[in-house]
Amino acid sequence: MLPKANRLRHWRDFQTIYQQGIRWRGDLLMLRAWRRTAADPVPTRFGISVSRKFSKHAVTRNRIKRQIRAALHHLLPDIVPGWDCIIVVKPTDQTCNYDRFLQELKQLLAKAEVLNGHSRGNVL
RNA sequence: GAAAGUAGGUGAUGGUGGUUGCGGGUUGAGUAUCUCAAUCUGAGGAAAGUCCGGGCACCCGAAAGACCAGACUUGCUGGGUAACGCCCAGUGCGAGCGAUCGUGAGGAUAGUGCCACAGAAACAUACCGCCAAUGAGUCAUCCGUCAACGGUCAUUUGUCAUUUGUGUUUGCAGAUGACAAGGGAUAAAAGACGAAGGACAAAUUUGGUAAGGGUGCAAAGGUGCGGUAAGAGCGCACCAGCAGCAUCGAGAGGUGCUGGCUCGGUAAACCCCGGUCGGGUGCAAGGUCGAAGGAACGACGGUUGGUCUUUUACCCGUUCCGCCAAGAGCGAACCGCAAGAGGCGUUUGGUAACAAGCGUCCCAGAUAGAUAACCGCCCUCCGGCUGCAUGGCAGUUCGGGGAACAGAACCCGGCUUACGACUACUUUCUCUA
RNA sequence: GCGGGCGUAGCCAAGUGGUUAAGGCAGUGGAUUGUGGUUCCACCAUUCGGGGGUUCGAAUCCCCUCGUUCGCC
Repeated sequence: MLPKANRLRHWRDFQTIYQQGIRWRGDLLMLRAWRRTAADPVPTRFGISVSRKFSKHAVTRNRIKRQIRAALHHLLPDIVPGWDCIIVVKPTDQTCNYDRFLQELKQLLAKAEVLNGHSRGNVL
């Protein structure tokens, strides 16, 4: 689980990100990122959205969320502060493992230049 | 060994260790609406579906009682429970070879409705049929009267023949026989008439039947024997149903005897009866942060689904004192919020459900919603390979996996549904000894 | 959390206890035509989402369940 400072917690934040954020698409996930205008060193916050269409069972949805959270936690030291991100899980395949999520998250966050220490060219 | 059945607990994601990390409680510290450290703790038997019953909270003014409206898949009996549509024990009925299982199990004589098609008729009738009477008519029988032809019998008359007596013969008298005629009698006599009872019987009408036919899920208790004009519980035996009595049982009911002989199904159709409940909304209840009303006096009236009764409160009017710059939104910020019809152990009572006593324990509290990720060793399963030499067992620097159903959201008690592995007992069948 | 509706052929659907479950579109086959379209004819539900019950009889009534959809706070 992420620390509380790195979590998006309110419905308003989700609305603003959905309306104003930049979209990046991957195979399994979709990223919406929005850079907050104030340049204060607030840590980057993440929200995860798994639709009921993905699976009707709460168990599978929660498992996906946990694995994404674990991957994010692994990437957390390299994240640039000052962003708000939502990770939307596409309703594709329910049998996903940790490594694929980690790889996909790395690519998406690097594209959006949220990851530190990598430019776009380095990754691609 | 196979196939079934019942009961029981169980399921933290195999065990253990490490690194990174999350929610909560407590304690301590600090730069104090946050952070850090230590320590403890952190999903289920169904947390699910939301099908019932409650607790709790607020609103419709409140509380109590009676009756009514109303609601209820409430509906065998007895018990358990805070309560229940739940559980336990039993009764009846049904299913199964059996162990066992299922059971919405009041009333069809309170009333209404429905029972398609078929069938005469679907709830009180009679189509075909059977029987009795009626009966055009047919048949034979018996009785009485009459009686043709023919027969028989007796008799009368005549003729002829034979014979006897008398006698010369004829003749006369008698007997016998044959033939003819007459009337008479007779009957197993054609037939006619009359009367009687009998058999058959068309049509019609009247009555008795519900055995048989056919229809259908269902047709007036079933089967058999007797009985009857034909039939029928009309009688009898057994079975089924109803009622009464006796007896056993706390009761539902069981058993036995007797009796009259009998009443279609459907209430998961309306309904009737008994029983229970008594309004609504649901923790997004509701409260705090965060606004304010209080006191005195007063006649009539009004306020709960309806009526009535009792107590009380409020509404209303007047006076006095007091509050508010404006505004009533955002926020799961805080409380509600976790010690409970609690768990575990044990004793006693009870067939059991369960209850009581004693001891002991504190056991999740999130709110975009906490249990995860990676790694080491051990155990175990599957597959591959090797060996024994063959349904298996053993080994492995091999590969893959550690299950299924499934995630607390105010809390309990049930029900239902989904699902893994296991243990014990029981039944039936087969094989071996 | 509370409450309602709907599942019938590939699609839209009628049917509210009584034969063999209307109809339209689509599809298949045939006829008409030189060919195609139009038109006409025929076929197409092993039975009404699944299971159980009541009934002589169930798509229909009752119970459980699965799916789907809507509303309120």
